[in-house]
Amino acid sequence: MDMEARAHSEHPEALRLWLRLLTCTQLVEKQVRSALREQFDTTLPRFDLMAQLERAPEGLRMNELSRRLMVTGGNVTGITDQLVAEGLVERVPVEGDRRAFCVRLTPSGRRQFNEMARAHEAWIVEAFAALGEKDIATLYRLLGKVKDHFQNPQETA
Amino acid sequence: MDMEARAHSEHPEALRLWLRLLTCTQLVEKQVRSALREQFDTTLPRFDLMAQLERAPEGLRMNELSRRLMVTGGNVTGITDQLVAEGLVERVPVEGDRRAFCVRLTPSGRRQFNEMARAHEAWIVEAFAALGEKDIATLYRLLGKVKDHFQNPQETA
DNA sequence: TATTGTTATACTCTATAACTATA
DNA sequence: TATAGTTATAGAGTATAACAATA
Repeated sequence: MDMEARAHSEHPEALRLWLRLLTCTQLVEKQVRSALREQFDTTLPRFDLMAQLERAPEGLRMNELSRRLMVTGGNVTGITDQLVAEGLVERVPVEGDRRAFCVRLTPSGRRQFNEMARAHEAWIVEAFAALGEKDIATLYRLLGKVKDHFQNPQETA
Repeated sequence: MDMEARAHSEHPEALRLWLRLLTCTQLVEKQVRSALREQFDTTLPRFDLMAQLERAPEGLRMNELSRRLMVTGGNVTGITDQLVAEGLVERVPVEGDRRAFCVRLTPSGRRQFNEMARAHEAWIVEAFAALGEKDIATLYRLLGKVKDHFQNPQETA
């Protein structure tokens, strides 16, 4: 049993979809969080921040990280502080703007992230193992519509 | 931009799907949380607990609520305490087991929940407005495979 | 002994707002 | 004045573990 029992509307399709979406996300997310904790002694926000940096070898500024991670600036400062203290990322001054920093992975951070990413991918592949290639592509496409609508409500209404 | 930039694998389809699923869920969830806060001065876990009770008029025991909400018992106690203090739910002794309670909505709680549920449904319908009926049915079905696989991994592997 | 529910505690994550230093 | 980032604070949400009462 789970939260999907919640739907009870006269227009129930969208509501039931939302509850199922939430249930699936929570199931996967709980497993990823607990595995990150057990196997790597880290958290999902820390993993996400490092993942952003892994794709930006030259580093990212604090406000760019904030935007991409969809959290406010103060939080990025806190998580970055932790990772700096552990030698996994570093703050690099930005030429021409002495207010700003670029945050980037250290070699040690990159090494550690690659390990985590390998394990993470296996967990995700297993989580979606019930889906065929075509299912995955369909889901990806339909969720894209949802995402686009959020970002440009007028165009897809 | 968002977290989907994170994918970087040799088997990227499942990973990209997961990041998109997470992004969509977060977008909707953030909006629901902030609307619940602004319009009804409440939180998502409180809404979810009341939603469970709305579907179980005779009430639910604490451990059943804990299971359905996928959180540990101590949290259910805390949320229930708040709702009791506001007169929205009540603890009813269970015949034949003096350790247990049934928690159920009060008439006031039911009235207030129905108001919230109406608004909540409108937010969700809007969130998925980019999807047609067929899209919704497809998404629902495919997410069902994911959910079932989590609950019975051997059958769908 | 096992189970139901509570209490106590601690920690992560988050948003907000005031602050500094540069621009 | 505006922007980049930090600090301080408060609160939500969670898990864990010890506990009391009952089974």
